[in-house]
Amino acid sequence: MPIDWNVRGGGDVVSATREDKKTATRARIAKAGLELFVERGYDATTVDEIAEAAGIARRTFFYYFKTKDEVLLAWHGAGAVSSGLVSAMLRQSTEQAPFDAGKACIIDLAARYETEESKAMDALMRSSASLRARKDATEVQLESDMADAMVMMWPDPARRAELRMASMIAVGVLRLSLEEWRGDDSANTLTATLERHFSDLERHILRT
Amino acid sequence: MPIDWNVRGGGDVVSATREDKKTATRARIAKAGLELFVERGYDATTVDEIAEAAGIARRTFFYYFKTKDEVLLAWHGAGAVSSGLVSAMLRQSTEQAPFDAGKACIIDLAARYETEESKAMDALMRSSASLRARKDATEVQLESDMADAMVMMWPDPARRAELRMASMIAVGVLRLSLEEWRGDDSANTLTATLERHFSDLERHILRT
DNA sequence: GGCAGAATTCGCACTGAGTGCAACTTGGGG
DNA sequence: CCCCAAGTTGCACTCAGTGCGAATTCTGCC
Repeated sequence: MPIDWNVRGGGDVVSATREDKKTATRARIAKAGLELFVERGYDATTVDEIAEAAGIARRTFFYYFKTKDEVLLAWHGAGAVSSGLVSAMLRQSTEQAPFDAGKACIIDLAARYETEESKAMDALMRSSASLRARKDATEVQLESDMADAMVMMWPDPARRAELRMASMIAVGVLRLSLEEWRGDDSANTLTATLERHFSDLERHILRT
Repeated sequence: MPIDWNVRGGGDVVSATREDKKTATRARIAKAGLELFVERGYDATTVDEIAEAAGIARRTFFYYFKTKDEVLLAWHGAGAVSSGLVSAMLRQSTEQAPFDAGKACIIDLAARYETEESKAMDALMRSSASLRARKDATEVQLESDMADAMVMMWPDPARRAELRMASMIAVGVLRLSLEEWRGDDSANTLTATLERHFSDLERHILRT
């Protein structure tokens, strides 16, 4: 999502109000949508209802969101996580193995998932088949974002495949850990679950 | 997809014609749909057109397929691959590490992907966002199918996490290899690409 | 052969997502 | 204050998918 700053000749931002208002409206729609989804389920909520709750016309909804499921995905999902991932990766040392850097980033990012909201969103995602597919796709996206971030750190073309593999495994462990953690009533933290799975991995598969 | 044999009291199958006809109709619809998809694209093909090409009423289409994208997925995708996976897994020795068994199964299965049809289907899948999401989801499904098959081989509950991890990595390598192979004009076989990626993995990540 | 009951097919009407278009409103710059 | 562009809206339309009930086509059985 390219940022389109409203920059003009002089050097100072002429008018941010317009952008601000748009952002606020988008947020209002998202909030209304999410509340309705949680309250009555994704499928049972119509775009008309979201629009009404947000105080806009049905047509305007589609001006802000291309599709209904984008409301869910836009929440603070892929976008925020991926950008957080890139900055976390850039903070890593190139001395270590790419996989270890990926592991560190994943653990760094875990906090973003460790919220009640995140659990609620996840439950929502599981309620509809098309939604579940979209969710899986965002995880695949995260994987390729991590690979891209790694390429910035280790630009050697000969290592591309290694980087893809490392990010695949790191994100895979995140996926497994999230699944287990979410289905687990106990008070285990996600970070602890991650650590355990990473060390399992190292013990049984990596055979270091 | 549970097989529903029409078995009655006596012991012999009374009537297979009904089932046969249904199967044939389903195949006819799928064929018509696939041809239209290839010819003019997924989004540009309507259910009405598929129904007409298959010589049935629109409503009947939905009696055979729950959704339009199911025509694509039903082709010979997840179902056949997953069942092939299970039998390939059962042929493995429990003496080896689960990951090695997974690797062997993946290589065993590679032939199923190594067809022109498979490439065409893949191109179709990439043509629409919702379709791509569905495709990613089938790969996630394959991963959990492999994990389930592994559980049959190594039932020890203490090893569950290891099995999940092993199947995640094995399927991940398949995913990477498919991607590279499909985007590659040269005559490299999928099997060769797989072998190379598995050995890369062992060299750089597994550190054996 | 003919009949009762089922499985299958179909038409129809409906809901809801998403789009194209044209008109209308609003807000900021000159 | 006027102009222009951005933002907003209503309307009409296409298409996927569903519920329901009627019509048609088997299948087993007498």
